[in-house]
Amino acid sequence: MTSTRDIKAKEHRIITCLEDAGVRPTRQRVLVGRLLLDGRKRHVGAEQLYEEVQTSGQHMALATVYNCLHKFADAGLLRQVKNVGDTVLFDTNLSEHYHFVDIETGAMVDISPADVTLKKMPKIPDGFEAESIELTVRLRRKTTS
Amino acid sequence: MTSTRDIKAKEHRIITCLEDAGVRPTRQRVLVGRLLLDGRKRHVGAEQLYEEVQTSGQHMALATVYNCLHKFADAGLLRQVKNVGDTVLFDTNLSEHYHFVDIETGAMVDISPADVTLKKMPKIPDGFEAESIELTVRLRRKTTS
DNA sequence: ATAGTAGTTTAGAATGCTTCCAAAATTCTT
DNA sequence: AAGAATTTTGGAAGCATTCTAAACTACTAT
Repeated sequence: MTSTRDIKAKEHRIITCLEDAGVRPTRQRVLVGRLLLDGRKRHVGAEQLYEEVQTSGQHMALATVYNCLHKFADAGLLRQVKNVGDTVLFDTNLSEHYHFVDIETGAMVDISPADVTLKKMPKIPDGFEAESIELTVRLRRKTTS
Repeated sequence: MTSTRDIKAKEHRIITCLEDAGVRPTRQRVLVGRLLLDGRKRHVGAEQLYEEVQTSGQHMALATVYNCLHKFADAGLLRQVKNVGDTVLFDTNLSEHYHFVDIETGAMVDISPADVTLKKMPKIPDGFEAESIELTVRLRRKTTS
């Protein structure tokens, strides 16, 4: 049972979180915040989030879902995952980590940085700085022969 | 000066290469082979290859360019680069290596495996095997402040 | 409260890369 | 040279994402 008070409190937390990030807390963004900023670490695409919004009984244009996701990413509340599948995903796990990707299903599992050691790093070309380092291990289901 | 004989010889080499890979050497595929399998290491997209074909004075449907690229990749003559930009690229460098990517332009530069050491590797989940490991370092042009 | 203004949302159209299609053409085999 | 299988082709279709311009909402200053 979640009391009305709890919901209100949770909502307030989300609003504060958005404001702190410099994101105006509109009804739509608070809803997306409730769905994504609950501490659970996961990988979401626009279409999937759109469905979750509908399941929650609310409505929001698909374009708005895209807007929110990008806004959140720009504000540092989400991290856009590049290079996986042909659809854009957003990661609620903001800490440094890498990914396993099932090439069949596209399912992703985080790899803790503790489990990898990039001993030697390549020299960054002059005039550039590293914006991000992505390590992706693509997995194939073993054929049980 | 490239003599007619040289061209013929080169063509023969490509044809053999395709046949060895189990790819039927059609006119179009030989042309793509001449453009991509010349030893140069580079990253090509379908649209770009399509233009190179036109520049070479030949014609080929864009769909055929896509077909060739995928066929070559399946045959192990090219490697599809996942996770960079929103367009599919193919890499003529088949050996193990990683990539720098300029987030502005999308330009890619190879990172030699000698310049990186993955000291500790994450444990592959049960029932899976690693199909590929991609390491991508995204670069931002340094702001000269 | 109220009005003003800047920022958002919206639905649908538009875009752009890639794949699909069914017919015509080409390649290899016999 | 004919037959069977594979490829090529141009255009249509698909799909995720972005664009657009009008309606709306949130904040600010009055």
